[in-house]
Amino acid sequence: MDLIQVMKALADETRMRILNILKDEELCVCEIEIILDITQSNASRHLNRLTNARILDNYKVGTYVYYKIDEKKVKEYPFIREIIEEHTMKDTLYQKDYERLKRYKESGLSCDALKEGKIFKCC
Amino acid sequence: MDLIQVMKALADETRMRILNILKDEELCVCEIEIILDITQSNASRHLNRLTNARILDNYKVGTYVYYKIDEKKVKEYPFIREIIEEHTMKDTLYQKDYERLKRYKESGLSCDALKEGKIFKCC
DNA sequence: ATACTATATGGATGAAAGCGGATATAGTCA
DNA sequence: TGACTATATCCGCTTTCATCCATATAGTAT
Repeated sequence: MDLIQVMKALADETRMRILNILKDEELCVCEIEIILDITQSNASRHLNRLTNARILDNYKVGTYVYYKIDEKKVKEYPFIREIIEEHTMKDTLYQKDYERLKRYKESGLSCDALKEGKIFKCC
Repeated sequence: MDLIQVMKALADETRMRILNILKDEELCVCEIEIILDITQSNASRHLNRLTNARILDNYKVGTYVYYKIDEKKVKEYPFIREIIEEHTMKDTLYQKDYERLKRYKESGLSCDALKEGKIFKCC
């Protein structure tokens, strides 16, 4: 039984922030770091936990690792998506993260460009 | 925002066991102890946590405190009931707890009678 | 091969959580 | 009032977890 594990994985603010920006995008670790303004090791660890709970899935493109929501799990436990949506709707923290994500996406910049400080005051 | 708190409250096996046997009954603390075979302080603590998250509600009858699921919260977050049902359906631990609950209820015994060891090998 | 970089992981630390046993509190009943 | 009991809370212990810094790993590109 892994439902408790799934619940534990969801019961953390940083991980909910990650799921919030992954809810309709696939992002690599360095993008997640920058958008959420968290350290690299912290991002990696939380992503690992969500992956262990099979809430996230990932694939490699060169050295980049892209994370995405595992639709199989969401289909098995539909409440996962419901919970993510709840957060998005009601809390300004998650709304702000989402806006940053959208600004990043609209800028057309890649992860590489961000490293050079092309936009985003935060980096 | 209290959704993280709700999630944390749900992300524990003992608390899920409690919610499982409370899903269509109202029970006092000593009944919960006996049915789940956990210590009194442990039961009280977990019930307190679920109450703080507003997942449970309670009322006193004499010295007994009866706990019940807070329907207002469940209405606000429908996934709560969905999660409880998931457990019931799929895991034998929760099924066994539920059977013990039903045997207890069918016995017609009260909390007081149990104290005298009237049934339930466990006590 | 070497330098470089994205990601993962080890080590350390402090905070939170779960637990049992003991004690406090509050209500009941004689 | 005093004995009794259901529940809550305190203490101490152990485990888990979030986090940071530093380092390892693996893939890229020169």
